[in-house]
Amino acid sequence: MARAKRATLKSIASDLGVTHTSVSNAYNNPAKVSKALRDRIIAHARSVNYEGPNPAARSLRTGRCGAIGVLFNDQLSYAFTDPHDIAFLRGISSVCEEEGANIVLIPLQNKRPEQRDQLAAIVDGFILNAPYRSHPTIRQALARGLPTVVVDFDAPELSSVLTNDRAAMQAVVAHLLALGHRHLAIVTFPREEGTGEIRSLEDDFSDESYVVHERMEGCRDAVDAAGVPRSAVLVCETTNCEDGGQRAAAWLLRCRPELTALVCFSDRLAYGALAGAASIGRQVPGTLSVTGFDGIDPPGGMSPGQRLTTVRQNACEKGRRAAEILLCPDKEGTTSIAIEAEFVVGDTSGAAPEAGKQ
Amino acid sequence: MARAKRATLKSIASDLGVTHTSVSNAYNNPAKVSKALRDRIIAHARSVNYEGPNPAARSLRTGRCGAIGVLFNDQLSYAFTDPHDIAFLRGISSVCEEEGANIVLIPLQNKRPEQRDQLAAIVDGFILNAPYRSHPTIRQALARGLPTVVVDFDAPELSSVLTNDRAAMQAVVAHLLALGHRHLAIVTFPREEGTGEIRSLEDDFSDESYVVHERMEGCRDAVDAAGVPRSAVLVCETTNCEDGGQRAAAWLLRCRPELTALVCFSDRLAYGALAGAASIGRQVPGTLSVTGFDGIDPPGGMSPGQRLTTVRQNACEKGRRAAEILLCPDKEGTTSIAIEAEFVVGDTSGAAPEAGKQ
DNA sequence: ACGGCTGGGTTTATCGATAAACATCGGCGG
DNA sequence: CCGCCGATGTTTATCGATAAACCCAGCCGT
Repeated sequence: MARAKRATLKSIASDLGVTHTSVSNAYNNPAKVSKALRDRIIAHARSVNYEGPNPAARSLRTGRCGAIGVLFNDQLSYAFTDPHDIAFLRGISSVCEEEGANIVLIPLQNKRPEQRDQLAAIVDGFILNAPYRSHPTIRQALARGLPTVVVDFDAPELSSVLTNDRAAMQAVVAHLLALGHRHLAIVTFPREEGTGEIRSLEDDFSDESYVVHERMEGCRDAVDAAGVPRSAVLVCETTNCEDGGQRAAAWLLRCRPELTALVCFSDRLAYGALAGAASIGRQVPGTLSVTGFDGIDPPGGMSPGQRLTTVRQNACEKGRRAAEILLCPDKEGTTSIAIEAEFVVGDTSGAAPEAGKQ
Repeated sequence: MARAKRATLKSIASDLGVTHTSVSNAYNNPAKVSKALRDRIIAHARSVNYEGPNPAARSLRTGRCGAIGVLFNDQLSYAFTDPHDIAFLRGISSVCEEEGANIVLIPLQNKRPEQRDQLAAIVDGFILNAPYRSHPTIRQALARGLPTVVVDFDAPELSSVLTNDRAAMQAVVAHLLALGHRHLAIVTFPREEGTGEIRSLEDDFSDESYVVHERMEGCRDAVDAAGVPRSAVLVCETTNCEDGGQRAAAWLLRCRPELTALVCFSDRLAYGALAGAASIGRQVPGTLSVTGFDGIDPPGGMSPGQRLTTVRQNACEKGRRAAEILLCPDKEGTTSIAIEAEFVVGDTSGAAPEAGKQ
């Protein structure tokens, strides 16, 4: 059964002896066509299995297509393992549902670089939850000149939804310093070309993602205020998942047993770090404090009674607001929204052990 | 800063005094244009912020757009709370990443019915994980006549990815019957127009979703084989989330205290049912057995030590295979794949209490 | 009796690309 | 020296719709 040539506005029109404009109007502009003709048209269209105008053609002509593109900088298949990203998508989807918009998930091009294919997405705008401007796909998206909302991304010229990462992180570190911790390590996300060596807060983070940069600034705010030297705070990067956190923690604690606190840049890392710490016999919060960032539910079967000390941010709300800015613009021009993240003390941070030891 | 009129193939061509076809070829058909000209074109295009041909126009002309549409029958914002659906999407996305395809998430039209707007998605094919054919959006998708893969859906004319729900469910119920249970209730998903009354396995489920129908058949297979009357197995419907399971369990166990086993059609329901049972003092598996379906991780902080008796199915694999059928077709015609779900005995099912009581 | 309005259609231009057929030209085998 | 080929461009048709301008009959008020 070779697929029959599909009906078009024109074919329907000529079947019925009317003009294609009338058929178009029957679908889009019912007021411009008599009820009788409209019924005749719709009935005939149904009978030849025509379910409305071709979306690509319509989109070309009107310049709108009813979809928004969402770009993560991570792999999509990663995003679908990360509760934060999932909640973000849930927020976006709730608005899109309301507005009847489709969501186009756009994987980054990570194929062989010579392939450099074009960003084919047909969308009316973008939500970028992507820390790096430099990626070719992101560049292409920005070059389209479509309405765009960035999330946790430094782009003053665009609408944005931002979190107070800096202040929140400052609160975390201040909390640990107040508990007497002096040997801290930050567990952060990998750079594009990370070497993996241990750095410290003295180093330069201005090339890293907006989020990392802001959080590092927050850490500095806290240590500077406490008079602790930046060099005393180590920085270690690892992939953002439970496994990465576990490996990083185990390794750090073995190399630098004097550490008493791990400041993780995500809850996933933190939950992993808890497992890593347990694996080499460090007790939390007795001999080690661990903090996270995000406020997600603990992974299944993990640390049931214990609540993580973390920064709670509402990823769903971030998604929702971003989608709202794109789909329900109150006004021309750009909009910027700040979402407050909240520092919450849990059961994984406590007084530094033997404060006088050093 | 009014948005400058965007560059097009034609404008670039006339800027450079060449024909628009050459510009098109520079992007799509490098072999057909001299290296010198191509470089000149790309350089100029860059300088006027042109990042490649307009996707809608290209899609209209070529008939392809590099995206696949995914339709759930539930709300999208629900799908992003369900580990099964998320894993399914992860599977799809891993293939799409590989193939460089975009994913269009299409919310069902649930606005005012008079709105009956058209399915605007611009896609090359569909993955339908949608139990009901009757929904207008699903109808429109099917009417497009594009390559389509259905998942857990009864459509013999299309490619499909199916699970052996029936046999798996049969195993679950046979297991419970073997443990001596004679008063069972099935906790299932809501019908489109459910009334909420308690039914039994005697009732008719042929109008319900494919998945529900198959699983009910599996249950019947087991009870019929054991000589247990179908009327002895209750059927109760509730929304598919932990809360729904909890409410349904609490209510069922209060109305029908003689029940000793709850057969839940999803793990989310089952985890909810465990909470519901606990809330009214039933011990699992001592005085009540609970089974699930899916094999997802337990929700955060829930029943840490206890493993659910359930049917493990690989939702990620389902998504992957569906996407592969769509994006990497080996041959013409339709393909059907079966994915085996596996019954696993956990700690939530045990011998019926006081087998001799009744 | 006549100009203006309105409901219901039609004509024509256009959205921005790709595809296929066609032109031009230098080189090269016979 | 001729005819053909490959490399490089150009012309023209087309994908399937929407928008804007236009046309026309009937009706209305004056």
